[in-house]
Amino acid sequence: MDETIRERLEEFIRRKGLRWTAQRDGIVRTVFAKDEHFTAEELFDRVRRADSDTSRATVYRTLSLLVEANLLREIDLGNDQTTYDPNFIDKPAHNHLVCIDCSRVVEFEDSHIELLNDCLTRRLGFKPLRQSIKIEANCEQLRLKGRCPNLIASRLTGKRLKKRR
Amino acid sequence: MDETIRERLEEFIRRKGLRWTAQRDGIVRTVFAKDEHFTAEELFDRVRRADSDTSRATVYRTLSLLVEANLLREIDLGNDQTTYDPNFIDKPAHNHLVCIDCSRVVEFEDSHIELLNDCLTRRLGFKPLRQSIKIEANCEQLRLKGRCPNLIASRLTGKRLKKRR
DNA sequence: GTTATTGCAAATGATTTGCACAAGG
DNA sequence: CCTTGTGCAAATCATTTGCAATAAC
Repeated sequence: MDETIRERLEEFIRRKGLRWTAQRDGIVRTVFAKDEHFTAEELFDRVRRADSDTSRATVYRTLSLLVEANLLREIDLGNDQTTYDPNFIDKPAHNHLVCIDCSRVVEFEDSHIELLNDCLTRRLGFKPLRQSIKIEANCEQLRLKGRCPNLIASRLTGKRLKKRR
Repeated sequence: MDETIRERLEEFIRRKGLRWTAQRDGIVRTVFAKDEHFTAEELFDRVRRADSDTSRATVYRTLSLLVEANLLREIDLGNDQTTYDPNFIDKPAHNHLVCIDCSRVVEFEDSHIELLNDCLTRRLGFKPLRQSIKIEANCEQLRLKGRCPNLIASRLTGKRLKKRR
C-alpha cells in the first residue's frame, strides 16, 4: 500500500473525528494490496483470509468510508453488485472497457475525453465533477483469429470477470 | 406510441415464437407514452393506473423483453434501482448528465464522443458495441444566481429525480 | 470515561422464480 | 390442444441497520 493512501486516510479520519481501528487497517491494506477491481463480497473473502475476525458489516462500512474519502471509486460494470476500483489515485481520469466476449475489463485513459467532457458540460451550463464512461465491445482478435488472447498487457490493469446471478 | 415501435416489437415477438398479450400491450403502450426515464416500480404504478390488472412480475418480465428487443435501454443513474430510458430509438447515441444539485438528468448527444470511442477501441483492439457516459456535474446557474433554474429546455428530454434510500 | 466501532442477526428492498391456472395461435 | 404468459407469494441476494458489547482516544 502506498504511503500516500494511509496519510490521506489518516487525515480524513482525524478531520471527521473517527477512529483508526485494527479492522479498518486490515481492510484498507487488503483493498490497496492489488490494483484489481473487486466486489464487497470478494473483499470480505480476502480480508477473512488475512485477518479471520472482521465482519461483513465492517467491510461494507469501511468501503463506504473509503469512497467518501475519495480513495476508492464505485464503478458500474453492469452486473448487480457494486464493483470497487482502487486505481483512481494513480489514474484519476481513467475509464473502462468491458469485453463482451471474455468479460475482461480494460482500463484506459484518454485526455480528449476529458476535454470534450469539459466543453460539453460548459456549453450545457454545468461544471463537471466526475465522469464515467463504460464501453462494451467485442474483441477483434477473437473475430480474426480463433481465441481471445486479449491481454494488451501494457494498458491493461483492472481485470475481473463478470459475475452473474 | 410510434408505429415503428409496435412493428419492431411484433417482429421480435414473431421471430422468437412469443405471444402478443393484453398485458404486454398495456405495458409497452405505457412505456412509450412519454419520453421520461422510469424505474420498474414507477412503471408498475403507471400501468396499474391505466390497466388495473397487470402484475408486478409481468412488468419486470416485459421490461426484460423490451431491453432484449433493443427498444428500451437500462441506464445507471447511480441509485439502487435500474432506470429505463425509452429514448434510444430516437437518439441512439445519447448520453446522460446528472446534476448534482437538483438531481435532474439531462440527455445530450455529441458526435465527437462516438468518434473518439471508435478510435480508442480500435486502437485497443476492440469493436465497440455500445457505450455509456455518465457525467455528474454542478449547475453553474445555481452557483452564479441563487436557484437552479436548469431547464435548458431545448436539449432536455429525460428528467427524473434521483431516489435515495 | 465518552463516543465511535464492531459483530451479529434481522431487516430491507429490488428483482426473480416456482407453480398452478389462463389464454394466445 | 399445446405452449407460452400470468399472478401470486415465496425466494434471492446484496446491502443496510438496530443493538448490546468493545475498543479508541
